[in-house]
Amino acid sequence: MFEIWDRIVVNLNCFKNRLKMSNSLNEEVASVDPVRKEILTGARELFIHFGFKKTTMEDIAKKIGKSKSSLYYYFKTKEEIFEAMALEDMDQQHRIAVEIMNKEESVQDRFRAFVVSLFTHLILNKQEYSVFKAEVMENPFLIMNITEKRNAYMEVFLKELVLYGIRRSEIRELSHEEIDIWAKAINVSLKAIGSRLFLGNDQEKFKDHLAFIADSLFIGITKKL
Amino acid sequence: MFEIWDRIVVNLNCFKNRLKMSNSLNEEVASVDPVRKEILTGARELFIHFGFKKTTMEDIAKKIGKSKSSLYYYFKTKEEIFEAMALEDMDQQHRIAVEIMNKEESVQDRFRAFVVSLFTHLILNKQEYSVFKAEVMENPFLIMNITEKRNAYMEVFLKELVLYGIRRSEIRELSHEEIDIWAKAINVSLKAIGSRLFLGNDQEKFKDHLAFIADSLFIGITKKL
DNA sequence: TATTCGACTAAAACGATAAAATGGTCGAAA
DNA sequence: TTTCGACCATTTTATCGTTTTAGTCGAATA
Repeated sequence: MFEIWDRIVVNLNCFKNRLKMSNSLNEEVASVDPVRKEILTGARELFIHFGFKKTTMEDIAKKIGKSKSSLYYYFKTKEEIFEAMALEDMDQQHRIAVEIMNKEESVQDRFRAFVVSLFTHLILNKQEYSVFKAEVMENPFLIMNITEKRNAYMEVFLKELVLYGIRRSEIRELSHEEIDIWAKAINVSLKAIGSRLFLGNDQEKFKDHLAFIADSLFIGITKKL
Repeated sequence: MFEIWDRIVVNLNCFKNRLKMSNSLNEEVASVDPVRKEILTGARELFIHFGFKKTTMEDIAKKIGKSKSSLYYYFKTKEEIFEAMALEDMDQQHRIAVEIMNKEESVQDRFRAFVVSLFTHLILNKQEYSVFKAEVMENPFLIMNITEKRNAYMEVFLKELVLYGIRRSEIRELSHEEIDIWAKAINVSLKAIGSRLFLGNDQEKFKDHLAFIADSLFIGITKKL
């Protein structure tokens, strides 16, 4: 049921991506083939509505008025379609967050802006992401790939932010190992906070506290002397 | 499959517990009925070895040389046995952590000591907790109850720690709402860090960085002026 | 009164089997 | 280069009869 070894190839592949990653989760997103885009948007709607399993290739094909076989001209597998769609979403989400963030000067403001933008998007599109949550349960390795890429991207992003802060001497000197572990810890923390606190039932209350969470993760809660 | 509404009663019950909670996850732990303890230790071994589902009431009964019906004199359901066992474990784990923590003076040292103790225990007993991880997948509502109680306890604990720090003026003045949200955020963050970073495959590397993680969550990574 | 047990039940789990649905391939056609 | 219908192999679903197992109950024990 949990064939973890099947994923090794995938992870290696993902590691390669990690090296060349810059400001986009994957290069494929850049491709602008109209049919490809059509497939993706059609599939997205179905996936959000019915989930991964209940959405058949026939459904997707019918949705865009093409034959099932045509899909296989653009994508190797059904999983690839799902993955491409998910990455497209994340990519856009991150691009917006980075754009907003870059308007700020200090690291603290940048970090706050980034987190707030990310979570606001998450809260607004809450119901759309519910399909992911369900998918995680039923089909763990489907998401694993996407998660790996997202983690790799986020860690690189956070590390660069820290380096930026150190250059501006707003962040104290940290070893590479410390920066690495901080990025990892903050990444998983943000993810957990997002899914446990903001996708819960009382997200309205929390929306106002977004900035506070971002700040307290970054500057702590101790007294500044 | 996911009967969330069945859990409302449980959650309400849990909310009641939240009020009277002090330094123990549940009162029942205090009970020292020898047979009850015997059942729990017998069940623990079986649960760890075979998981919740594959361990039958017959097995547990045979293990302690009693009849199956006798178990029902002490516990209402099989789930209750599992829950009691899990809470007993957590209780002990927390008690140790608090004990170690109380040797420290400053909040920062206390927080660090608590986190380090908790995670060290987690790393050492890693394989025993793997049964929980598997159970979460197959039987989500079984763990939900335990998780709720643990969350409630942890949040209260963290809030008290913050108040202690404010009294000692080592933590800046925070509103009750801020303290509340900080406790929630740190709780889920710690849990995520624990399961994603320390239960992963490269926990050896991370063990040394425990203190750094605890500190950076608490005092941040910005420069102190 | 507090505790244990054997006999019992209702519901869920399991196994086997056949039928239907679905992911993916291939060669031809446009 | 792109699309498609026909086709295959595998997985999923449905059914049903059997077995296992969580939980109950009244009697017995101490």
